[in-house]
Amino acid sequence: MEHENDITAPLSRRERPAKTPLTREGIIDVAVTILENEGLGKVTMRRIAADLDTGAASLYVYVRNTEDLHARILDALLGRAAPLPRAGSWRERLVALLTGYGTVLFEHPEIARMTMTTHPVGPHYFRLVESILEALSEGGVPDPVAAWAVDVLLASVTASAAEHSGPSTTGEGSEALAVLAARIAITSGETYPHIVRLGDEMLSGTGMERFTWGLDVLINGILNTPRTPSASASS
Amino acid sequence: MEHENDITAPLSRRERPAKTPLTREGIIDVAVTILENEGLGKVTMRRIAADLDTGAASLYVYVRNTEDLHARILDALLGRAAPLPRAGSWRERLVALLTGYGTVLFEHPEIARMTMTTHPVGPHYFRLVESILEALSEGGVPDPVAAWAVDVLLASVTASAAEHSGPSTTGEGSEALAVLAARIAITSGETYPHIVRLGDEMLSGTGMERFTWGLDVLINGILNTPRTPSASASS
DNA sequence: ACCTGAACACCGTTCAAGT
DNA sequence: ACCTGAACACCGTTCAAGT
Repeated sequence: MEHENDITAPLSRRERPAKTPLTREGIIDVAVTILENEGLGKVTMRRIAADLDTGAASLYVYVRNTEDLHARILDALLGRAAPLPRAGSWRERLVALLTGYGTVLFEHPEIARMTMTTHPVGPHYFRLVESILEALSEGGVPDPVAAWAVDVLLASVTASAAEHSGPSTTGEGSEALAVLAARIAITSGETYPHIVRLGDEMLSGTGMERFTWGLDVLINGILNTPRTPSASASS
Repeated sequence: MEHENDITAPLSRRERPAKTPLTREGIIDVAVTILENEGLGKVTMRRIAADLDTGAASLYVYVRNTEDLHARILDALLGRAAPLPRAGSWRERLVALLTGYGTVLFEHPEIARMTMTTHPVGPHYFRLVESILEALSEGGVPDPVAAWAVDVLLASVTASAAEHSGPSTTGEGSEALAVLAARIAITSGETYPHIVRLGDEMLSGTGMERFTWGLDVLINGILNTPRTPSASASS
């Protein structure tokens, strides 16, 4: 029984298997684990290095800098997502595609926030874009419109997920708005009549209901908004 | 002449006018100045304090923490923006309102990024919301739709501005996409046929053209998407 | 009440030196 | 080529002590 369960004894090679040789994949893996357990704030070079039993400097062989690291995490998360839908009408498929993407980002709001600025790259993201274009094309959306629509759709989903971020617990954002609305109502019922009147309505609905409605707005808008080559000159 | 121009002598009350008494307004002012000259990255407690000839700890009397500080900066920026439009049709006014808001955020993409998560508060933001609701109401948009639409519109503008952020120079984002598209074309012309075919189209247009089109999509969508009270139960 | 210096617990990144 | 320790130049926040 010597020190078989002796926690204080230094870890032998047997117990900690040879200290994995440090690959980019391994680094990203550790990063994703930390992200899922402790949030993006803890995903630092130093912390990842510590989990890998090395110094932060060692990571710079595999990732250029922190931004690069984050972009790669995003790619990895997309890879872990559900497979893309193949059944249903083009519109059902489109909604499913965007909802699936949204689900990943809603589960990792900090990543969503990041995605606002760091463009995703990698095969999984491109397959998603490809599928969206395919659905739009099947829906009879003209190529020029579809080309711009992908961006609008994906950005909207990302923004939606990013909004539900923040360091606080679930309903904090809405609560802040509610408190605020109340304060406004007290301060000046006359200055902001519309806000006072629609205050409750503005806070109504679940996240999912609003998300779905937003998608409908976008798709309906896309179906009703031609892209004039550049019609800003004439009246 | 004693030490009238003696740089090494400690600054007297006359030369540095009494060291402004440290108000919240003064703090935010310095923060905005640093933001405009050196970017959000330099807007740190320590740096602001240094510009104010004090220690970082002193700021905590006036701002709760860094997030609070940032939210107040945003409010200040909104206050510096152009006055809200009062002329034109409801739709023209709506577009003008959103374009004006967008302009502020496009000039400060880092703030836009921040706005994705930190909800703006303050009189200027509310006046904007109020005006949007007013325009939508005049446009015959039903109250429940208008209430949700404000959010979608503002979030979309914010997201649009945030996208053009990033630490790099102007066209970096698109360039990355282009490089990427090229890589895809080489790697697998067969796996992503739609992307390859629409690659150029996806990168076409100026930021303003895309922004305006996006607004049209949204408004058209809003005009064509009713809000069923909660119709997800029935088929 | 407001202000301050010093301390605590962190960061990213670089570099010379090792293997 | 890969890895490392140490160093550089920073952070936010707290706290006891001053005024």
